[in-house]
Amino acid sequence: MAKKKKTGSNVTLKEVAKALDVSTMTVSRAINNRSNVKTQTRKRILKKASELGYTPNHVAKSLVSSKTYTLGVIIPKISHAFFPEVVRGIEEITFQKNYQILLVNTTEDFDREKKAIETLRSKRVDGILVSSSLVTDDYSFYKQVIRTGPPLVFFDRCIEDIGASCISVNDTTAAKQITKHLISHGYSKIAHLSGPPRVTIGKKRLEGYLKAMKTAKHPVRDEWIVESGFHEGGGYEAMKKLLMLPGEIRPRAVVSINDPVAFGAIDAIWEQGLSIPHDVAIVGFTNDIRAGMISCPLTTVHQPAYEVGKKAVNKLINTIESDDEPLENIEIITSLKIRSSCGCM
Amino acid sequence: MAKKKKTGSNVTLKEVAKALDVSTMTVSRAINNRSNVKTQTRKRILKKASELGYTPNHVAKSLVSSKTYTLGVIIPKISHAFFPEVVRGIEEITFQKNYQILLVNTTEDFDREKKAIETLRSKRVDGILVSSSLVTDDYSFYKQVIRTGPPLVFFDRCIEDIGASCISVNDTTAAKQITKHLISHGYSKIAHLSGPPRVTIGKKRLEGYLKAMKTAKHPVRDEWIVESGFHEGGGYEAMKKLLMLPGEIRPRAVVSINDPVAFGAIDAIWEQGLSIPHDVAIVGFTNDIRAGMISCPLTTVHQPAYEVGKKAVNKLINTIESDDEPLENIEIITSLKIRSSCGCM
DNA sequence: TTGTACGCGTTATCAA
DNA sequence: TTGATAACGCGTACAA
Repeated sequence: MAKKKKTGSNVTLKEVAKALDVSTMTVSRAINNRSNVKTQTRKRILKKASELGYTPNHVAKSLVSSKTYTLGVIIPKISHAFFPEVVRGIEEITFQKNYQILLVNTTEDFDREKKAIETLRSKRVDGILVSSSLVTDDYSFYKQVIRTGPPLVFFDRCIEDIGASCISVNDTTAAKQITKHLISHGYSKIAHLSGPPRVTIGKKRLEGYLKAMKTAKHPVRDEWIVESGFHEGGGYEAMKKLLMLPGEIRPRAVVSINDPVAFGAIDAIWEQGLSIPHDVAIVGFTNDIRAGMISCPLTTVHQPAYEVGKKAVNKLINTIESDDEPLENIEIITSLKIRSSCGCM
Repeated sequence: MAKKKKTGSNVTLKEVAKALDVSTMTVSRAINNRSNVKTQTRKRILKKASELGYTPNHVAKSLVSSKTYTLGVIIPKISHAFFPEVVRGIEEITFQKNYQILLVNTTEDFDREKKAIETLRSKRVDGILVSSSLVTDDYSFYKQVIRTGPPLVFFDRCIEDIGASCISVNDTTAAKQITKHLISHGYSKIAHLSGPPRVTIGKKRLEGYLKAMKTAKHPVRDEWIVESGFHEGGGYEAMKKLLMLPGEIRPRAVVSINDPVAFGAIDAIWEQGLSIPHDVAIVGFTNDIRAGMISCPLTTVHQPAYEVGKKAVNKLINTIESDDEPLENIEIITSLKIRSSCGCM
């Protein structure tokens, strides 16, 4: 346990009151701009308060009002470029509306996520935004939280239809579109580096890929769907597996669950001395800051992360401040970013 | 003003106590694992508490203890890749030590920074980490905060010697080294895209550049030092100015204040149809995630952002939890990352 | 081992 | 227009 130490003891209403020989209530009223204070006294009070260096104690305020003006924000991996952009969007709105955010980075660890939610509840945040790291389909924890906890809104990695709103992008459609884009340029042996199968975005992007293949009547081999997780390392390993397939069934193009995975895969491809898109074409999903800068610029799906953040936090704040804010699954529309990694330019 | 709404009214100690017909103190003791509770009663209490869904109210706890286990973290620009890494480092430690962080993104706006500090004080955070956006040399605000507020530690963009610790990297030395690296490969007409002159890191990196030039006895022209700020746009504009210089005084190499500025500058160079490093060599500072990936990989200074975050928050927590933690300016050692943009490989 | 009284800093409420 | 009192949920200090 940590040692305790009093921080430079702060001035209270009572002290200001005593210094002026008025009641604390009068000081409170003056400082909070209530109407029922004589202009004269208000002036005296404000002057003295600033002299003494009074700062309102929000902890005490929150205890009385049950309102902390604080939101919890839970993200799986802050080093994935998508998330800082989401946070920027969230911040932009919370700044306007005078909320603050408690940020938690769970490093893709669901236990840490659970612990964080408990802590946020104890801190009595007014609401919680979550991009979940849950990879099983046991939703009991969140069902419980949603029933008994503060308002909660999912974003990006959602758990749908258990009583919370969800802000995501049109994953299925976008994955279908980008796969179709490859198909329309002549590819048929197309593989998919997929996320964890139980996670919404993993499921949806896989579904989009499959739909596009089906529509084109291109058969899909089981070996072409390789689980890669969400990060560079997983992409690298998964791609190596694909490259070990014998020539006749080796894919000529790859649809990656996201850009980091694509970057890992690209490393694996280059390591084998192969070239992109000549030997293998590849596309991503995110439009990571790096996507346009690599020597073979990556074709990808642009995910408007900043917008996702703004929409999610707006939804949350509306839910907090109004009784009848409806539950919604909002899909933000993405756009294709065609570059050269798909060999389509 | 926001409407008020009670969140799913939380269970209190008192309610648990009433349900069991014991005093709230006994419940408090049981839940906080104090020794002086009969094992029997403790069991009953814990059981009932979990049945009722009791969650400790940290707001009330904080009011009593004057301890929030919350730290404020103020950063200028979350979309600059350096900062998410710092935040990751901070998070890693706060997770271990059971603190939470209130994150504020000031978007390089000092007024927003000031407002944030006031809010954090009102929320009674136990301490504050700041990378400041202050670009003048009027330090009165921070002098006041350091005198009257909670413990404060600067990182990266520090204000030194006004009574707070500072965690940064060896900016001067690193800038000198990377400039020297260019010099040792035959460059003498070397320009500098500089940050705001009043900001520590701007000053120090400029100083390092100048030192290296002086040691090599290479004259430095005024036109070669162009203020660029910290971001892509500024780098682009500043580089255009350099490229407009007449042939004989146009620089052959550029030392950039950081990587984002270098990327902006690179765009400007390419736009003129020039090649890197053949026509102009360029080096950065940060080792941004993009640095190694662009088609002409960027030579730069690797700044261990994750370490900066860890060191800074450790310093802060030590200051909070102990009376005699000394003030320190800690410089974390960087390393040169030689790639091809300097034409030295 | 358990309980009572009080205070942390603030505001709502009612009285003056 | 101002003041006194109680309450928010918890823990310290003391008493039983």
